[in-house]
Amino acid sequence: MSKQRKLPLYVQIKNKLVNNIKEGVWQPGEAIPSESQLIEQYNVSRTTIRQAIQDLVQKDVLETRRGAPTRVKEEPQVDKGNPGIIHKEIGTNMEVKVLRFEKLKEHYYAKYQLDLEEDEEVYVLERLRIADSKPIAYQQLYLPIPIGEVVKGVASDVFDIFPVLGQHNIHHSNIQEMVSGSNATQYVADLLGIIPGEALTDIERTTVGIDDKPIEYSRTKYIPNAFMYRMEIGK
Amino acid sequence: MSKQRKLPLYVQIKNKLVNNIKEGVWQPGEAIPSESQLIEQYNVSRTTIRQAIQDLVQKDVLETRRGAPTRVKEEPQVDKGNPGIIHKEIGTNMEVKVLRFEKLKEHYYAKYQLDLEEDEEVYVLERLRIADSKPIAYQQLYLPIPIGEVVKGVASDVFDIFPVLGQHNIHHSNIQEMVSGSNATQYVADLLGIIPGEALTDIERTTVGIDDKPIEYSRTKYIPNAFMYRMEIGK
DNA sequence: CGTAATTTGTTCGTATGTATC
DNA sequence: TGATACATACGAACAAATTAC
Repeated sequence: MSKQRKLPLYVQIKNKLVNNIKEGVWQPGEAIPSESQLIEQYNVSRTTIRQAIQDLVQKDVLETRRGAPTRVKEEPQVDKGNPGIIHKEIGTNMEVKVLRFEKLKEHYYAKYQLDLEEDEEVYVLERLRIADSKPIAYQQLYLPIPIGEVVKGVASDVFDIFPVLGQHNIHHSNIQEMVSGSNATQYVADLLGIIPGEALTDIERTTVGIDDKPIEYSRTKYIPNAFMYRMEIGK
Repeated sequence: MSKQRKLPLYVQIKNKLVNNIKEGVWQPGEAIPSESQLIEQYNVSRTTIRQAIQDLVQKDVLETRRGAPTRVKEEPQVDKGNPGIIHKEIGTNMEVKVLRFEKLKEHYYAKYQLDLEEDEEVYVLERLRIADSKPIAYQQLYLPIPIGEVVKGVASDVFDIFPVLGQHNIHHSNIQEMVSGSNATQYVADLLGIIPGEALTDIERTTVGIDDKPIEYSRTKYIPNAFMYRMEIGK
């Protein structure tokens, strides 16, 4: 919290605005205070207020119109349907099995992906994703501590953590996925009930919140025909 | 020209910057003049210059780094209509080698994908995609006869057939891609110089023209780390 | 309907901080 | 280490669009 002192003023303001929206102080479609009011309220210059607002306009959180009050966007990009990208696991009865869930001190790459400091800890959650009693994927999730605490209680119950995070007012603004492939190691092959060396499809994902803070970095190894990754460009 | 009088100064500057990039005055990766130089050159305030630059950074045309000169982004927004899907082969010297190019009478699935009649023929084009003298992918392209005729002459020269089709006024309106994975067969392993059984990333693609007629159905098997499939949702 | 007040947009100037070269 | 370049932050004035009376 006190770490925020280091953050630029406009970022601090931005966070305060986002919080007000998250907490429902300003509802979607509603007007937020005018620039002059915010200047008084936070005792900063107009430049600073404007930069904070512009950043949020850019992210589709706010909406400005010359002469008219600035408003919170309707349907602020929360779970805005991915237009044309389908990433679907094939099956009817989906379960998950938690293999591991603990705090980690050492994991340079995950910390790098999550934009954390050297001395910060991360939660690591390893799960087996199961469709119709057959394992289809091995998943490693790395979560910042506060996010991990939210996920903690439900890790073995929910197949998808995002709705749960949404209930706690943690919304994502950006997801980046990278697709690759690998051969199953002995360890993973055993877990998935396949032969070591069989092809897996790897998906590496980084999710960022509307406050620009990372929510999750994950790596998932799928049995290729147990899921579908389809996307549509254009039209 | 005189029409620009009405546009805000920063938009005019922005247009000038974009023109310089388009005309190749500043190449991708190259530094553009510093803010102070631009201030002198265009005789405007720093605010104005910065707003123009910030807008272009936002659009991924420029790249700024505190302390370092502002640069033109490598690969600036190549496909405008492409909202965050990057499908890129990694390498500098790209070649292709044609393994097979002929008309086929029998190929039910390809004809189905291309929406052709039973008695129609298809062209099949099999190629090895090579980056820096190393094979990175095995590709099978199925083309309707008229499209195939266009591709015929250039199959061994062009890495990407779409620009060629564009020159013949064949434009696509829609691309659908499906990602999967498989293990290399003996045949493909030999072609790619890998060991049979190694993991490959498969991409199945269907392209539809602006006249709604199918242009191409293809299957490509990539060596996973020789290419990159990244997508971004939201923002 | 028109006018005044309000609100955001544009543009200038200046000063200081901080990362890069 | 010093010079350079971008980032942050303050203040001020006018323009343009909207809103309220």
